[in-house]
Amino acid sequence: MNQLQSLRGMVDILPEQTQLWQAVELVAREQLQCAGFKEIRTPLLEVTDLFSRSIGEQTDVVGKEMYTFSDRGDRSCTLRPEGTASVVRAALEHGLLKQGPQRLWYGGPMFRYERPQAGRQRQFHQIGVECFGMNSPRCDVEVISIAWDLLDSLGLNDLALELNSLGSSEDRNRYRNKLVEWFQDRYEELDVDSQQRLQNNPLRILDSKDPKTQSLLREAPVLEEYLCNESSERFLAVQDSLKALQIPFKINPRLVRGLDYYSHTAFEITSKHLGSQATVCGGGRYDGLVEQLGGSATSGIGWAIGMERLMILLGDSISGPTSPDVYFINRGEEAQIKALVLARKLRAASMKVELDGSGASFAKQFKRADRCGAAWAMVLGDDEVSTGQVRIKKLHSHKDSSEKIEFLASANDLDRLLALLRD
RNA sequence: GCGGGCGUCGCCAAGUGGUUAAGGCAGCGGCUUGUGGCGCCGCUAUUCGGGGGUUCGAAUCCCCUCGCUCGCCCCA
Repeated sequence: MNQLQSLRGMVDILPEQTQLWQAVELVAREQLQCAGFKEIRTPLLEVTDLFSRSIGEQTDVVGKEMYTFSDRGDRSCTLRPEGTASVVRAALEHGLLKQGPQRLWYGGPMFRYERPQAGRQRQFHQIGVECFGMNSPRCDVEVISIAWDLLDSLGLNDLALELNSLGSSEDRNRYRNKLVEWFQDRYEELDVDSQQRLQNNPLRILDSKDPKTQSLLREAPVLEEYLCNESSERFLAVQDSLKALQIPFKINPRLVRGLDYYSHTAFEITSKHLGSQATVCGGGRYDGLVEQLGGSATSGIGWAIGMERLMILLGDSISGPTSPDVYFINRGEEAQIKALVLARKLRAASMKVELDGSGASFAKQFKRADRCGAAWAMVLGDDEVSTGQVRIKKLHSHKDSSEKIEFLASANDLDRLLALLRD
């Protein structure tokens, strides 16, 4: 292929699509604002260490999916594979966490070197939130409800909320030891991937899809039974609050999530219309992360929505590009300049005006006016220049009779013109 | 990273070894340089993702490569 093309897994978002993106972004921004969130923007590029230390050396993301390279100063840099680590870093770096609880949101591209497929790209977009210093299980539920309501208000039904508790890090350590011990006796029965995971990241065995491993898991120790009292009370409190908000959920004891920093509440919002990439939104609590990155112990919770997956679900439910209010037909030396001036005035009054720049025949320009779906055609030619008029004509009226409306286009009449066009 | 399917114009496609690669939509030009929508006419792929091979002859068969897609892994 001689033609230059985008890198694998890097996708252009074309004008036809950006309309939908903007609409979604607008709704998200409004809702997050209503919930007291403030936007934070962090660099796309960070020191590699940030991700390996927060996400975990043994995770797939860090192990094989990062875009990592050395810059000219020989620093190891990585294109962010997710948002949380950067937000924590920025919050620490600028002392945000010393100023009380923080509700932050972010959006933008993330990068993971994976094999692309439906709902998965190498550059993809997330919109996410991170809260700091909010401890109560009710905060978990508030945060979940914000994601749930956002998706709901975009018209998505048919979603499922899956919930689990990973307990405190002590709980998890105890459980991990038990699990490793239990599986070591049954090592030969495990699938190859899970044998590998037994070394690196034993909890990951829980969401193995291998049938044999799955049936083994039915008898294996269950994480829930290793939660200390405090942890399981917390888990129950989360469930109670969800019920109070009447948000339906399903407990999934095998929901582990691939990033090491999660603790206690972990959740995913999934759709069955997404093939094997079912998760539209994933998140959870990460109480140890801030400390792990050098801050003082601060609780954290957040989620991220995958924009591309959201777009798949939205499909073509929202209409395409909007057509202009006015298509401005103009022809002749002086007329074209007058049209330029008038178009600018109309735009200043928030009219969507498409100015024909071709100087082609009136018939031709009318044809374009019609095709672009404009509500009105406005005409300015030599005749209009001499009389100081413009003509407007309602398009798509299906009447053959001429509907030319004539009037003066002096500055004083601009309001009258606008009133007619807005009709 | 591993396995399956696919790749003909901007889009949807016919064609499965034999003279100039259908058709539809969109686009452009004309009939109509002061009036669009309808109609009619014309134009738009020296070439079938790219490269190599087999053959008198390849979009059609073989190999390699790139891309897309689906599944696995994992995640948003």
